[in-house]
Amino acid sequence: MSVKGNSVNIKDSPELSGKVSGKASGAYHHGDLRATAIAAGMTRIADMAHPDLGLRALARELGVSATALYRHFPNKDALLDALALEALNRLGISQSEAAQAASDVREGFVDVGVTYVQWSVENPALVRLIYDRVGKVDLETDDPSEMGEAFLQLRKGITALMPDTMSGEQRTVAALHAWSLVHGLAMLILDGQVEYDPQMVRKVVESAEFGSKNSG
Amino acid sequence: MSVKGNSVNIKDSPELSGKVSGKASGAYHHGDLRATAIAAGMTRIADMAHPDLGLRALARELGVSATALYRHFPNKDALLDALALEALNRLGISQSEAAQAASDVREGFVDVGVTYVQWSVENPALVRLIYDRVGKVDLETDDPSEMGEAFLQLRKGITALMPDTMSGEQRTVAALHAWSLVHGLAMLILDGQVEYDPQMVRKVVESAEFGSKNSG
DNA sequence: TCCACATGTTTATGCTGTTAACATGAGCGT
DNA sequence: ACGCTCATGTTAACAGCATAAACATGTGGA
Repeated sequence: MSVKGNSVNIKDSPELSGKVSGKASGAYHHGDLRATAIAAGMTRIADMAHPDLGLRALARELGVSATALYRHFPNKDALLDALALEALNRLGISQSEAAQAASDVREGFVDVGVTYVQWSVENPALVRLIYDRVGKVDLETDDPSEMGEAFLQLRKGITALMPDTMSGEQRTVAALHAWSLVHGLAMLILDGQVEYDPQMVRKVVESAEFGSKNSG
Repeated sequence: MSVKGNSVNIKDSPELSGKVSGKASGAYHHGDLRATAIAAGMTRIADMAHPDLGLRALARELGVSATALYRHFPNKDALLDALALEALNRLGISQSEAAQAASDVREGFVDVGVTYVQWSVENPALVRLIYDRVGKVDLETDDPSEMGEAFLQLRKGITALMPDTMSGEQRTVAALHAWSLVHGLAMLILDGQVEYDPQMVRKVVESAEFGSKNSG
């Protein structure tokens, strides 16, 4: 059901149905702190404009000492990476849903683009988290493979939407144009420079014409 | 020479020619700590990928106690706002230079767009700082007028580049498209998702055709 | 049953922004 | 030229942060 096998599956973990705070009645061990921490971190960050997660605050919410998290994540960055990966998977799901729902290729492109912006507006901190983190992974000790693959899929999805009448370079340029357009639009909205107007967003995305101008 | 009167004019402040660290020979008072702090903060941030400025580190570099900065800025955010404003002015200068250097209108649009991306790549932390800060200013006690005006000028500059054969809404859509395109492209490069290739950047910007398709 | 190891806790360190109380000296009015 | 005032600097202290080290617990396998 998940895009890859990466999505954090809460239902797989025991004693975690609904309640997030507090461990199971007086148990010394928590059960599945890693998954719980990620889940709580996601809901915590999801309501923010900018991702700002404190280990102590999170641990407090989970009814656990701050240092307990270090048994599951080497440091704060690793936790944020896990959250970013989960966020990226959610974005990917949203994207592929939009792609499948559309019939026409041209319409599909517009819908996917609009969905990208919409999802970003609805999950501002998650988008920021994704792009904040993905750039830092490469050279560190972290394993970039998961994040990298998820991103690769996003890119391939975009490129696949380009009309196949194009040459290789044309497709590259068009895909980059499309991605930049929706990403930039989303960012400008998140940063408060452009007010979110769904109709306007659609018009802007539609104004990108990649060789298929005669289809509208 | 500055876009508005907002640019921090270092030369106006006394005893500050070249050297940044250390106050004037044993003087208890610094001279012009505010301007020095902004200047040092700019050069300090300019070399970073993400803006990360510590008050204590900055104060140390200036040979001054950390709390001294509180005589000139109510808090850290206010200092960052001042830096963001300075950064925005520099971007504005770069933009208007590019606009004036171009002859053709169409060529001017492309050049300005390419310059936007190039400046962003050369000053990653400053772009981030600008867009991080500008969204937070509105509702706070800070005075949004300066930053707002500088941004208004950026927007007007973009809109002015659109062909005047367009209707009002067409112009709005086209301007938003243009801004989103270059902003998104710049951000994707900064976040490491797209490698910086000046020729590719130009091609992508050129692939935006706003009614003037017959000029290429 | 018992031991080992994963997973929790408490304690401590050095960083951060920020406040409060105190010190200094430049500049103005007399 | 004297002295007051105020802007601008200082040090000390606090709360919160990420993180490391040492210790405690209880679960699962031999």
